[in-house]
Amino acid sequence: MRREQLIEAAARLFAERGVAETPVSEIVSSAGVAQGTFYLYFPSKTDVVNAVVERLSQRIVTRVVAYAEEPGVGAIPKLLRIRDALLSAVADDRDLLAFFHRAGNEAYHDRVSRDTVRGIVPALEEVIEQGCAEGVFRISHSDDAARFLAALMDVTDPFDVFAQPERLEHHLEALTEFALRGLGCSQTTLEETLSNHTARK
Amino acid sequence: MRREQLIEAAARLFAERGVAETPVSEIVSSAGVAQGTFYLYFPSKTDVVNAVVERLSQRIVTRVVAYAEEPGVGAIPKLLRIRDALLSAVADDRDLLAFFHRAGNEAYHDRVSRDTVRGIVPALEEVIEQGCAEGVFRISHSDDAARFLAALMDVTDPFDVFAQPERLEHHLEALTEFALRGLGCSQTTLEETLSNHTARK
Amino acid sequence: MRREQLIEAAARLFAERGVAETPVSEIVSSAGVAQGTFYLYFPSKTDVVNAVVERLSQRIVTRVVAYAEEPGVGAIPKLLRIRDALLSAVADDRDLLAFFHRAGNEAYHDRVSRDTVRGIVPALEEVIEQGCAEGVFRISHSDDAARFLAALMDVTDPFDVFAQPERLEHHLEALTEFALRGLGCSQTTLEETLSNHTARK
Amino acid sequence: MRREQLIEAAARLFAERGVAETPVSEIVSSAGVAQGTFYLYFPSKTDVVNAVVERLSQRIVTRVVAYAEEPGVGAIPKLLRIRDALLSAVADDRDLLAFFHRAGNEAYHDRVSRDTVRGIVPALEEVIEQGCAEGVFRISHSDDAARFLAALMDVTDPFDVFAQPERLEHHLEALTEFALRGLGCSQTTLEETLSNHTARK
DNA sequence: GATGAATGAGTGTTCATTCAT
DNA sequence: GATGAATGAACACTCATTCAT
Repeated sequence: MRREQLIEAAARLFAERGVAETPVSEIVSSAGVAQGTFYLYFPSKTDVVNAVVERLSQRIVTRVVAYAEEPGVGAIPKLLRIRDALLSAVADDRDLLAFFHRAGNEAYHDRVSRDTVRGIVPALEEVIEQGCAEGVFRISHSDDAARFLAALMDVTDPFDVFAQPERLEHHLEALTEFALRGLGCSQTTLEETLSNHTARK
Repeated sequence: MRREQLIEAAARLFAERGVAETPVSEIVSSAGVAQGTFYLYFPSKTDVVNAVVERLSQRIVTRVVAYAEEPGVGAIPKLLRIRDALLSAVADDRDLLAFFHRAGNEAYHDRVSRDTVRGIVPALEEVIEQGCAEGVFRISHSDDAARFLAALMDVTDPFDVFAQPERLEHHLEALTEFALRGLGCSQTTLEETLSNHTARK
Repeated sequence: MRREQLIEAAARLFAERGVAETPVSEIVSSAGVAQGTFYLYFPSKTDVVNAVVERLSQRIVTRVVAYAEEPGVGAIPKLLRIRDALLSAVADDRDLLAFFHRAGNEAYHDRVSRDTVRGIVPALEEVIEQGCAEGVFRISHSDDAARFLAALMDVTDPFDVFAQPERLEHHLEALTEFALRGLGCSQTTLEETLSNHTARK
Repeated sequence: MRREQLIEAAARLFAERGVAETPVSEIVSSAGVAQGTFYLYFPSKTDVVNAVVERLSQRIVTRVVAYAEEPGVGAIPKLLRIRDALLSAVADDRDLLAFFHRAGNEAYHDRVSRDTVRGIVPALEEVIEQGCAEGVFRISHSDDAARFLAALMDVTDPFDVFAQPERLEHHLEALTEFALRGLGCSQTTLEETLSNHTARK
């Protein structure tokens, strides 16, 4: 519980001030515990940083995996949901965004990105294989393809798009088209998917 | 010239030890100048870091742009060259790789990545438009597509692949296929391209 | 207590070497504490300097005020005692003298002087008013007169006189005469005062 | 001439920024000469500081001495003129005032004050002796008295009074009365002087 | 005389970490 | 477990001074 308080406080301060600019002393005073108490729960400052970073990427990974494993859903709808899940994961929690964009935090931005990608790739791989089985995708190496999808949907990139909401729609459509084509979707399936998607909106 | 010495020394040390772990005192002693001399050429430590980072991404961007603007070359061969250029840019300079992978340098990894992407995207956009004109690509929004290509070829990602050379060939082929499909290449063109590529090797 | 140790050490070193010439590192090693401990008690070096300076002037002010408020003593004897108090305050503590005269410490010499004058003036004002009530002084504006007295007895000036003890007696008599005349003392009272004073010696 | 330029520039910068806060580099760039040139005219930074300080006090001393030596003027009018000269010396040159009041410059404030007092005392002594000869003053030790006058008119003190112009008049009158009484002026002479002074205004 | 690039010793301050209570 | 006073190594940066040209 103390541990949680400390992670919580650290996450907030890292978002506000940046990691290097947040001394342990600030974390403990913000968490309402003594300086020494910190070292009862974390061997070093680095370890809270890791804990915060892991918590962030796990939140995202968890959602994506849940969608990917949902039974009775086609591969293409799954991918669309995953895509939206990644976007909303960010939209949910604006502090996280602030954290990423804060100068000097690129280190952690990058680390979250990396961890997230690693967590997501296996889930994506399964969805692609499902799609191949369904006959909607035609692709030989699902492991590479999963990496490509992850790269395209990179959690950290959409941020820039979020800043220009008028481009978002446009970007999404192009992304979907590019990715499905890449996965070997037939033109028919592609058009169908896009029209459904547009209709849904 | 002194400036160059300092950047050179800084780049080397940053690659070896990491940025935060490299005191200015080490940079100057490594460059063989006095402490004060450093501040004759850089207002602060941050500024050498920037200089090093810029130098790295500019090296890469320069090559890519050169290929993209080469006259009398088809869009697809151009993209293949650009792809290879990005890979070789890294292969050239193994210290750079070390620099990126060193823990704590993710910040700069990310910054180089960002700068590089920004530099490359316009060049890619032109190549894609060229391909559309040639009739080999069928895509509506070349600006988004350029971003997608950049994401797929992200300079920083191949590194992991480099570490497993046996997977490199495989990865390259899958990447090429995925990307060209995404750009709307016909199956015929695609197969032709891949067989050429394999043959060339 | 640690705080006291540090002030004590600082005062000694400032007196010996001067303020600018005394690094924090010397203060702490002289006080037998670690470098960081210093910043537990003082936000910056400037703050110890202030603490030292305040301590010096407060010591002096305290004595003077005590004499000024002593009940049952006439205004003239009070002034004479205050005069002597100022002199002995200095005589007590020869380090202080060294501190003032050390080149580069004029800044603090001046500050002590200023603080002391500010602390003493209100006390002198009351004594002057008492003297007017007693009929020994004839003066309209006791506030200005208090300032004049303070200027005449300026704590920092007697030092030069101390250096020449043979002139001290002489200087004191002249000062007393000048000041009492300035306050509007009658010739009779003046002579009486001076003869008493001389007799007492 | 170069020397003058440097002193001039230093004086200006010391007034604006303070002595410790003005690096030699600023002085030379402000004077339009190279860094090395400075050391052609001054052995060290300390020496410009001294040059500036001396120039300031000499300006004041020169005026006072001129008045004190003017033939055919009575001792009392001379003192009144000197008093006014000290005040106007300050009023002339508001930068000087800024210099004195700038925090951290107390050191030099004090030094100017000391130098000035030393320069003025002999002149005052002569005027006092002249007054004794004229029969308007009755005082045994003109050397001590001269110091007292200098202390009362201390160049640096009037500043506070300048800040409150409504008190200036009042302060001047009280000062004059106190000083002349101290010098042993008869009540008649005193009243006459004060009424003249007031009339003159 | 003049230059200004180069020097490098010196210092205030921060902060992760320890440990006696 | 919890505390928080104490630690002390580490570091970026300044600036008076020198000297080859």
